Amino acid sequence: MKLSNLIEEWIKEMITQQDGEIELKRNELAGRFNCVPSQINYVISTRFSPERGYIVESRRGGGGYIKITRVSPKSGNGLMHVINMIGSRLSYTDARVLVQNCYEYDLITQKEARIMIAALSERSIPIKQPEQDILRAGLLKNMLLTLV
Amino acid sequence: MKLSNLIEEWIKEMITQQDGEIELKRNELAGRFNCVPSQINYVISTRFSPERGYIVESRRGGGGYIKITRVSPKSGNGLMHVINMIGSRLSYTDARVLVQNCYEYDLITQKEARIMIAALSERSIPIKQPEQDILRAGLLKNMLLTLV
DNA sequence: ACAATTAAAGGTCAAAGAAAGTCAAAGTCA
DNA sequence: TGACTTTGACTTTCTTTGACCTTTAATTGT
Repeated sequence: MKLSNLIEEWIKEMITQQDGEIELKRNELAGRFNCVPSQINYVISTRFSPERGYIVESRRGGGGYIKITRVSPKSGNGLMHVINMIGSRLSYTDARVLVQNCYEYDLITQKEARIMIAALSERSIPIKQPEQDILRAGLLKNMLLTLV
Repeated sequence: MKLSNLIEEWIKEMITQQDGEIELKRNELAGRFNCVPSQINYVISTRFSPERGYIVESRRGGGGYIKITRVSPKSGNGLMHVINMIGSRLSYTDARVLVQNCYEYDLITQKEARIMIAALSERSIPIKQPEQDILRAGLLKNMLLTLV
């Protein structure tokens, strides 16, 4: 029922313990959580995407593996970099992750993050798709631009 | 009978007991009160609105939830007063004045003001009237609420 | 040695399941 | 009558599962 969350937390915990990266065996991990192997792919694609600050590499065949690395953004103008990676549409889930990462990397304060997340929430933008995601993308770009 | 009032009271009681927030399952709560699930949405939208000092977040799908956070015990802070002055519609001109005043009365920082004004601008909300002013009103309430 | 085969990974995708959201019609009550 | 409430059919989003696919290391036959 919240199995994906458990797997996500476990992986993040391991990444933290292991200095930013983990190499895992898909089948073994699936066995540990009693789920089908493809659930691991689901967790990885929804929780460890590049937008969330992770790089994933893998290899098939005998001795195959999945390696997940947490990557920190280039210092320089980080905010401009974030703005540039926002496309023409942005889901609330992705938006929240982007803002959260800006806070974690000290590009914005916690209160600023909270304001932006509130503005980007589905309750603040109660319109149909795809207009909602389009408006959200513009909203975040405009807000971040004021801080550059 | 007033079932909605019973549900409202129950939720508020739980929020008080649980230090200002509650995470609930819509279907389970509907079951507890023998009503249809959508009645929970009705109670939330009529009783736990931003004007009343609540932030509501939710997630659909397996493991979904509704989280309600009480942000002000009573209308305290000054910001809550501003939130309550905002009606159901808000022009960009009026919004800017309100935010500016919040800054001048030291309720928010200059950067926070700039972020909010960026979000409220017509460029950020490129939709027709009266939807634009309605969305803007909700947007500002939600943003200010995070600072109460 | 080396090419061919086999076995051991991981990948994809779509269907089924699990929650919550929306909206408007129908009911209630002052 | 008009505002508030109750219901339920339909929608959207997120998760779980499984059948089938692709890649690569290891093994085997000559």
